[in-house]
Amino acid sequence: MLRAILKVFQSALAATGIIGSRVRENQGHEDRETVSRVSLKSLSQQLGLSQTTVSRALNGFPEVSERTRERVVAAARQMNYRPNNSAANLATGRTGQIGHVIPLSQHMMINPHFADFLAGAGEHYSQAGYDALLRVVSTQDEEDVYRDFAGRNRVDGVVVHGPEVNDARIDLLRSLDVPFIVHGRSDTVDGDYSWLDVNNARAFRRAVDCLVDLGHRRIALVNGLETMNFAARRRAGFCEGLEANGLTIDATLMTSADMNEPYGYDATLGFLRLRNPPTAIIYASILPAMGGHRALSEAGQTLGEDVSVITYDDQLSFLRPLETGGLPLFTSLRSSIQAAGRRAAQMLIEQITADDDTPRQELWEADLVLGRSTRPVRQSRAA
Amino acid sequence: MLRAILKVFQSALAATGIIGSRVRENQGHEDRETVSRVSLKSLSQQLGLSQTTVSRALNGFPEVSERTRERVVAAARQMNYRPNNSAANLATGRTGQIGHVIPLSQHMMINPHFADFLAGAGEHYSQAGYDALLRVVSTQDEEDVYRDFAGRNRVDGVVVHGPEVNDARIDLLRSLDVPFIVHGRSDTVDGDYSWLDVNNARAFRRAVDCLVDLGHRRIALVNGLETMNFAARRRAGFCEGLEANGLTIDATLMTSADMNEPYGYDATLGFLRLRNPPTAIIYASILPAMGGHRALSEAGQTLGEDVSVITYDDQLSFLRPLETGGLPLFTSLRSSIQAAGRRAAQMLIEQITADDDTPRQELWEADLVLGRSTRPVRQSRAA
DNA sequence: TCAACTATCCAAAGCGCTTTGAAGATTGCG
DNA sequence: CGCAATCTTCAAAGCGCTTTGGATAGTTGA
Repeated sequence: MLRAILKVFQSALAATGIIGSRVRENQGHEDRETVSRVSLKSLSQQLGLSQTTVSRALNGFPEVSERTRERVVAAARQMNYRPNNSAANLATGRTGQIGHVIPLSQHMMINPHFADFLAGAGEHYSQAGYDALLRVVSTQDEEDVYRDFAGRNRVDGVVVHGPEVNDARIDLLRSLDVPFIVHGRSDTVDGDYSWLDVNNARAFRRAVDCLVDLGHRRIALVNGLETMNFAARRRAGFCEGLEANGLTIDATLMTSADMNEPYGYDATLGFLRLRNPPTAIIYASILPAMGGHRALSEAGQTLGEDVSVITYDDQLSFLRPLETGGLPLFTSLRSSIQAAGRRAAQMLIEQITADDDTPRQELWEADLVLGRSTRPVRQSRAA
Repeated sequence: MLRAILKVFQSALAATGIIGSRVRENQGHEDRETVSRVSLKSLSQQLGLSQTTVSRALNGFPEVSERTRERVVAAARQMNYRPNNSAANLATGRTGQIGHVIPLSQHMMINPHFADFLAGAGEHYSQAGYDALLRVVSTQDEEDVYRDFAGRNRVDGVVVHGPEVNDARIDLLRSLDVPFIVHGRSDTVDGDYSWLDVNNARAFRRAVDCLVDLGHRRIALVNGLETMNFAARRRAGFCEGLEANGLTIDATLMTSADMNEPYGYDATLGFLRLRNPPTAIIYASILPAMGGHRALSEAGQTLGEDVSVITYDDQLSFLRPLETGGLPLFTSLRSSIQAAGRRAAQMLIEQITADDDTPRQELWEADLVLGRSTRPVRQSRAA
């Protein structure tokens, strides 16, 4: 009976997240059969040196004679010594890990964009001796994860993905005193934090200018979710471009949703059904642009001929290069998200190792690359 | 002078990877300003209890009275106590981390398939109190990473991605005594290890049967890289299907490469240019299938009408559902790679916690889903 | 009532590193 | 030659947990 109560109570405790639940078992210190790992102790005994000296020799400190260092390094290699990670972490207070929280929701970042960013970041991490630590949780739990990371000292820093227009994570991380960098920016937070972003407004402004130069007057936007900062900025740039060119903003020519292929397909079909359809469409990502391409060809319209298209292109590694007859399929605004990951990782680690709190910020411009999807507007349609 | 030599030597050492290089700096134990974290010690002092009792209360051991446990839990929550990760790891010998090595090469796994797998795995990890540890390295360094993981006790287990026909990683991991699971299988290694795989041969055999039933006689295969186990099995299933149906195997109707959109595009164009083009094409992934779709429509051919298509579909989250007029665009063999990630994570963690070495293995069957891309062959072409 | 349990709790010993503070060994210089 | 300065090396003290091996108090049963 008492056992039963205890059991219930334990699971209640477990649910709190503060504690785990387990019954006493043969755990820890158990003599699990294992490839005998060499410890610093055994290595130093083998060498007839103190642990201090061996540790210093291996970690490159100057107060060790060259002869000794050589001996130590040789022995370490020969015995295949590798310092235990947890022990080193405990002693130094650093973990060599950068946290990434992946929200598992309908507009989640587990998508090619995220994968590419991580590919770039990971490349720098491993060069710098770091690893990426990933935690997949539902969006509403994300802040708890940061508290967990900070409280348990599980990571040396974190990367914030997909900032919203008004993102609470930034203030939280600041208060937790965890080094972090934002991939993107948040508008409503003061600018005092590290970020790496693309000039989204400028890019979309340019796309509009480019299309207007070709004679287009009815230009549509297939945007990302506008709760996200990047999408809001893109829309702002788009609208600014329209206004600067004396065009009116037409809400029926703008859509906003999670960026994927079917969305681009549906949105494009919607535009084509309008009484007065657009002559040009701007897509916020190559994925909906591909959907748009599919919709256009099914509707018997030719890309570039009937409808001009410009897409923002993150240069996702598995889609590149998307071309027809040697020319890029899409006229696009390009900025490599993988390169962004690489650079963001570098900036963050620099900040961690320098141990100063000055924020690092970088704003990248996207490149406009001409492809086959843009042409002067057809006379018949340039109403 | 001596300093200079030392410097050179240090960087040489650093390059070995065994040791790091740094000059003595104010490192570790430094009084970096930090949100004062509560330790077990301070918590137990606050409570007037021993660390033992507090630790046990929080970890759900039975030898603590309920009253005490309640007090401890309340205090822990109120003081926002969280056990230091490194310390707990050091004491228990487990890390709560599962390693994933991401090879950074031309046929790398940093692609949507990997992202989706990780999404699924991550979901289970966080439920079970684990995190994913990612390391991005060039392919030839992958084995060293496993040695590193094992030697430094950095992870509790690893997931092996993208096994080749003959994959050396399996034997290595066995010898390192690191729990692991393979997503896929390797042919040449004895079967004594954990894996989760899809019955690729059967799936492709079925695709062929299905097309033959519709009257197709010239069926092409756009396969993945056939050094990979999954692609080799798919080809085997494909060929088996042809033979079982009395068709001859035609090497000009089979291509093999890294699976992406442009590859599918190019391969399909190649088939269309043949003197005697296929009437049906099987794609090994939705990505090349989309490329194929693009090629077909550019060539004025209609999917389903002129050429029948079946694709293997990993149900990548950002592409689903790909449909036209409410019906799936592609007839496909479906098996969710995200679900596979979830299940593989579960199997691995089970193995780790059970601490037994019996391998867990699971073979999944893909579902055949009819879409708009398959029709009886046109009489005119059914030579 | 007293031995034999059982339920609670604790002091102390690790876990395997890094770093401090100091001691021994060498070298330099007047 | 003697003493200070400089190199090398070391013992020991953490880092913050978990777990062992008792000790103490409370219960039970004959």
